[in-house]
Amino acid sequence: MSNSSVLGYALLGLIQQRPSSGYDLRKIFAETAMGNYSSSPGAIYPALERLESQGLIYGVVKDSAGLRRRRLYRLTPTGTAELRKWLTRPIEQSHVKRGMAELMLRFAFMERTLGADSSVAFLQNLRAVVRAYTSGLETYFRANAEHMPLSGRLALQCGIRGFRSIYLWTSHAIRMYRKPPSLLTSGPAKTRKGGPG
Amino acid sequence: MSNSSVLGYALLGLIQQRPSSGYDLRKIFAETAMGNYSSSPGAIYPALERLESQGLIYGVVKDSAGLRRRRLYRLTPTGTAELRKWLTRPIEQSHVKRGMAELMLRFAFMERTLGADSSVAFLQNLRAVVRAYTSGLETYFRANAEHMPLSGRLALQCGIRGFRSIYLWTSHAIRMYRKPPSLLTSGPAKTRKGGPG
DNA sequence: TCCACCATGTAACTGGTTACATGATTAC
DNA sequence: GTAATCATGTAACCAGTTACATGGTGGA
Repeated sequence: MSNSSVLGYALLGLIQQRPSSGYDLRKIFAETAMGNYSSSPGAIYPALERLESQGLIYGVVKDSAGLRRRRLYRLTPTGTAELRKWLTRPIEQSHVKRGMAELMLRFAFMERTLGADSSVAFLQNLRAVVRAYTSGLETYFRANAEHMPLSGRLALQCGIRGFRSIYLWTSHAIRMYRKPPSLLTSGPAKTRKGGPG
Repeated sequence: MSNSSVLGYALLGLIQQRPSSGYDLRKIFAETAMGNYSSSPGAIYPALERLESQGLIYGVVKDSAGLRRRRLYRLTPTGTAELRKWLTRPIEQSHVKRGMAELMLRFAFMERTLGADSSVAFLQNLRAVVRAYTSGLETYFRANAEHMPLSGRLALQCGIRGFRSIYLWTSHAIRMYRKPPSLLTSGPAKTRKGGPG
């Protein structure tokens, strides 16, 4: 039952959005902004088999339209529950440190599954954890910068800036949930007022 | 000879900076800002064995000071060459998309191994690729935003902002190489002027 | 006929994770 | 003596990569 592979959850979330075949899912990874995930058949099909063997999804072969049979997957109740469990996991600093992509994935699926209020709560939680983590990095930077080579210092700064950017984004995202969004503005990285740390 | 594991290159780079034992390297991953890499013995020691069997490093057992013998690793000429080969690889969009951490690692090791001029060239190259990639994402966003749920839009925006932040950082870093740095300022994410896209 | 595309699979390999094992030294 | 820390390893497991296999359909 305890799943653990990020790809597995990505598949779970996508299948929940709409019943899909392996091919559909591969296309999503290959053609949309979710392209940071695998898309290779050697990853997708075994992952789907695992999910099915765990009882989280079930596939029905459709022989529709004379094409080769495609196996359409849907979530089982267990699968839905597992997805929710994943989405509601508490956010830890280690996730921010090494698994930001997974947190984003959770956020992307959250609205649909748990509703907008949960998304806002998640964002607020994330903002706090990111802020704490960033300020830890800044402390580390202040303590160690003078002993580091320029390149090391700059690389660390890049990381810090990245997290500050995420911090700002969480605020932006929360605002967007509060009032209906004006579409098509991704918003520049503004001067931060009262950012993390 | 063709290595490919990022951890392997991280080890190569660190060993080049100073001869190290597995334990030393684990400590670096566990205690410094390089903590995004593994640090578990089950990752480090086998990786070191692989590097040694490929002739990229060699280990000498030091029985110094009565402690348990520690195996100090150094780069072989082949290892140095391999490191340089990795550092001078051309930057591709796919690296920016899925392997930003590896690019940062390359940058962090570059100054020491290839000199500051190479670092600046790398940054300029990176800046161009990041800009192109970001502007692709922005185009995708403009084309698809209206068909995406708010959460999807926001997640994508987060990515775009992240890359804009990296873009700004490359400019900052180039400036830092041009004139001696004023230490201890990691610099806020400023309003961008003429950013990517 | 042959190619491109739809669609699913499989097998070998690689490398990281977790967890455990071992043993030496230092400090109390 | 015993706990903490230094230091290296090992084994089972798991998931992803690459590359190949298969086979149906529609169009040139």
